[in-house]
Amino acid sequence: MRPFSKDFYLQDTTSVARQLIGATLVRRTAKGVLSGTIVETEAYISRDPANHAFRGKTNRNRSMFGPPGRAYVYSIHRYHCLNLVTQPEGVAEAVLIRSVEPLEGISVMQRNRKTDQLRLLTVGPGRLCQAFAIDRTLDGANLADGDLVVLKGTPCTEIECTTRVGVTAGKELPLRFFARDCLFVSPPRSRK
DNA sequence: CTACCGATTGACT
DNA sequence: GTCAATCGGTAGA
Repeated sequence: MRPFSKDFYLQDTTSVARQLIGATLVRRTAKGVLSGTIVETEAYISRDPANHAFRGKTNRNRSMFGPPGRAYVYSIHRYHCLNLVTQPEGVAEAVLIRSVEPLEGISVMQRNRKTDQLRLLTVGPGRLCQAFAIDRTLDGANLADGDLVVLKGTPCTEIECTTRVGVTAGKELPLRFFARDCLFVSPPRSRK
């Protein structure tokens, strides 16, 4: 499998969010390689009050304004969340990775998360970052090579679309995508 | 400097 | 279903 091209991340952000279902997230750490299949994403677009960049550039969201195909990692409460930056430099849009299905390195993920329950390992944006040891040091990382990589997988054909989870603004926008009938998708598993 | 708050999670009724 | 722990980012004085 190969990483996505820069052009992939220049497509419409909702389209990128949809196409990322089925892709593979790979994290290389000192303890070994961790990987999983992306099964749930959310798009954050320009005219979107839930977007961290809605009110302009700050130190925290700067990588959203940078080139496409990089990571935007932010912290919330005591967790981190991983986004993939889309659109040309200067346009702040991104795709939040909400859940993956574990592939490699499950024992390391279990140690990182302090649980052996498979579903609690990587379901939810904060949990998956903890399992994959993703924090602000990976903010701005190039997703085509390095310690955090996104590879083309087998595109998923059974994709559902709903409103996003947890947002207080822009809650009516249908910008959440997930693999139908997948067990590794966070709670609001259906609805339109 | 202080005050407020969330793209979350885990514990609990 | 409800609720609060917890903390960096942000805005405002």
